[in-house]
Amino acid sequence: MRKKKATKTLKGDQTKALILETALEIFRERGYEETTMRAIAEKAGVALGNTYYYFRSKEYLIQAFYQRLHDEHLAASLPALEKKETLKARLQAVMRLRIDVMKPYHQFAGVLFKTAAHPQSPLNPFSDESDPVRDQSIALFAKVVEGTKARIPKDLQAELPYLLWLYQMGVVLFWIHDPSPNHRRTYRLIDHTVDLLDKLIHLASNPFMRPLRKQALRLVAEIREALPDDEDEEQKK
Amino acid sequence: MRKKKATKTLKGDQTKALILETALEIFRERGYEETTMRAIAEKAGVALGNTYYYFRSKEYLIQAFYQRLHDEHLAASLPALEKKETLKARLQAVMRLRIDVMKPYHQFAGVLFKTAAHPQSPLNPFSDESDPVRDQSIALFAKVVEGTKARIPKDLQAELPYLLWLYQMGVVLFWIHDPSPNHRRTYRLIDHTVDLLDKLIHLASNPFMRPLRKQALRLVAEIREALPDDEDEEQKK
DNA sequence: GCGGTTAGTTGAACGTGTTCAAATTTAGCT
DNA sequence: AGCTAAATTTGAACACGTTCAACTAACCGC
Repeated sequence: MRKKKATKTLKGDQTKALILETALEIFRERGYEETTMRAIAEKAGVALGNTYYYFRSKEYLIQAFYQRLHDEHLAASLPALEKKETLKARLQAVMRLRIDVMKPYHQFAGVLFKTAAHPQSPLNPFSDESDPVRDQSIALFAKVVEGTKARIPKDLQAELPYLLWLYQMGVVLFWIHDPSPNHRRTYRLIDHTVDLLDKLIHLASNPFMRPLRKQALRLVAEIREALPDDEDEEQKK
Repeated sequence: MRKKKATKTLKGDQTKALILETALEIFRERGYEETTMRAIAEKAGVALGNTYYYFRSKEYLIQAFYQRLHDEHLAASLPALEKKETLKARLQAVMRLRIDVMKPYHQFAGVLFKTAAHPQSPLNPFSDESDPVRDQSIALFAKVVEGTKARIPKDLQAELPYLLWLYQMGVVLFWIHDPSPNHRRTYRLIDHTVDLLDKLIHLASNPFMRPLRKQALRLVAEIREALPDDEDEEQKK
């Protein structure tokens, strides 16, 4: 049913997609800073102002790109996860796929983190505007953890997806700075850190580690709770 | 005669300082994005172009600010360290002082991290341009570690300053997002994490943790080595 | 069809960071 | 003092992200 059904906002969706595709294309070729909004508009065959009708700013194009990245990552990860059983193998596969998916955008990806840590930026992964993609991303790591038979304490299991998501951000940050051919170093980093993480998780699951684990998890919960919504004070009226 | 004897670049230094002071002043009042280079130039009583003679770009003003922050932090930390003996107390004091020093710049500090993770940015803490202040900052944490009587294995002791510096970046990142009055939450976070870190360090120092510790430290060394100079591939023929 | 409302589109104009050739000041030398 | 080169200073010009009032196209109830 791909027919030309008179659905609403069809035209707009088309234009929006066109602009996004064009933008990503030029981003890939020339990087983010070197890509001007005028160039995007011209190549897409629309007026400059029109790009701002669909994307509030240049940064919002990255937000859209980020969502796209996740979709591809998820699509690649699901089949891979069906073939793996252990936590270690599953985590390794998902992390490697993340880099695979991002590969074409290596030089452009620098800006991902550029504003990622900026509180006011929509790119800030803790911001409300990032809610959907962040939650989806964490959900993927929940799948990684769920599918294993590893005996992990409930309290740790609950926070693990979030922690692994943070871990992923760290790996991506490393990858952005990694100039080694074919990103060999990043893949090696993944292998080594996954191995270590696997051991740490099992160590933390050991009964005699319980007090320390509890303390650490309480801390994580505290941080999580403090971060997401910076707009508490705006509750007026 | 005047005392303009050893006037090597006196005039220039004066102007540079004037511009920096003026910039920081407006940054504090209005934040980074809202401060225009024209406003800085005007308030400092110099021409717009002149600011670019002393600071290659607006971002470089932040670099200078960053150095200033460290100087103040160091000056505040040294006396405090003389009064503390244990690793835990020393680390806590230094971390709390960091926040104290940064306090006046809370809303402005967001941009610190904005480009901090951008590989091409001079603000990137791993970039060559950040070398001096980064090394000084790590050196401060070396002082924190050295002054204790805690029995820490050599291998860990060698990497600990760097790890604590990373930890500090994490805390500052949290602080930037922390809207709680008087940054209560950040101080609480420091207390809790310092407590936990202290326990972890002692745990990691336990002989039966040696293999895991070795593995983790090898990893840290690998990361450190990969990050600083992105120009390795030019060594190649 | 027709009028009116919404969705989509346009390009000129504005403010900003940055560049640069030229003007001016300073320092060193004879 | 006079001259030259370097250091400093200037402001106009440029490119870019963003805004906005006006325009056009699509749609809906009659």
